Amino acid sequence: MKMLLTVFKALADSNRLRIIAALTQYDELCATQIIELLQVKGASASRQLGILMSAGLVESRRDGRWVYYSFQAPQSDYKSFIEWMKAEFEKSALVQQDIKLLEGITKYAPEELCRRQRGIKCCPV
Amino acid sequence: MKMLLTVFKALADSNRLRIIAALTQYDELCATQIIELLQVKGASASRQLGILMSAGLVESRRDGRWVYYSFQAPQSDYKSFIEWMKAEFEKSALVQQDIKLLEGITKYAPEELCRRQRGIKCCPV
DNA sequence: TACTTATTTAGCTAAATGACTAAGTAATGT
DNA sequence: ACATTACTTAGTCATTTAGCTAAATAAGTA
Repeated sequence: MKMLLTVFKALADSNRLRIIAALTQYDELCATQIIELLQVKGASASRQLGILMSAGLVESRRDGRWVYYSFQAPQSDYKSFIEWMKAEFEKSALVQQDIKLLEGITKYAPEELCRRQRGIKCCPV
Repeated sequence: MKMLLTVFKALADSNRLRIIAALTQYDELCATQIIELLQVKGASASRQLGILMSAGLVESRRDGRWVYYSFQAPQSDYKSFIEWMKAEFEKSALVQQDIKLLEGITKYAPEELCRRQRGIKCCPV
């Protein structure tokens, strides 16, 4: 039940739940896209992603400097819980709203999102 | 998703998770039995039970001064989540240990448990 | 090699949380 | 009517948590 508690604690935060919901809709998202969705600073998103990784709900892969996150079931017998949760996300207006935001976000190059996040306006001329 | 978050927050505490696990094993338990199981003061147990009730996971009925708590699914479409969680409780050594404790606790009259909790030794002669 | 960039970690602050004690409420017993 | 009892709520304290900024780390670029 230790893992159960860890998983519930990981999901007991609105930003982490949004991350999980988003990651169930895409094969993977990079850190910058998640930062853009949540509208928090990079360090905060990194912290939350770390918690989700510790809980086994998220895994990451590195491609150079870029980190891509994807959803995973922490254990094979969590699959029915995961299916149920996905069904709940389908029904949620807030999650659908986030999905619309992500549709826009994923249209931009991650480099562009990073520049916006660092407060650099437009492409340098 | 607001309810989802509320339910996860309610379950994201070891004592509340133990309460839920216990209540899936009995039709109902009274406050005193839950206090005895958790080994916390009555006010703390009451607080935690209040959180679980707000999340819709627990309901209560009064019989005079005695309050009995029982488990419920917060919503009909939470049933598969509930079934999965019960299956996880079955597998958990900590939950099985709590069930053994409860077997002992439920052998006592609730009045007796209350006296013990108030620090009164044995039956008054 | 030095600089830039994407991400992570450390430390701080404010807010939230869980346990306690004390006080309060409502039901029961005398 | 008063005292007792089973619980609930308020307030306090210690701990935990979530966001921030600043610093650190590692990868890529010039």
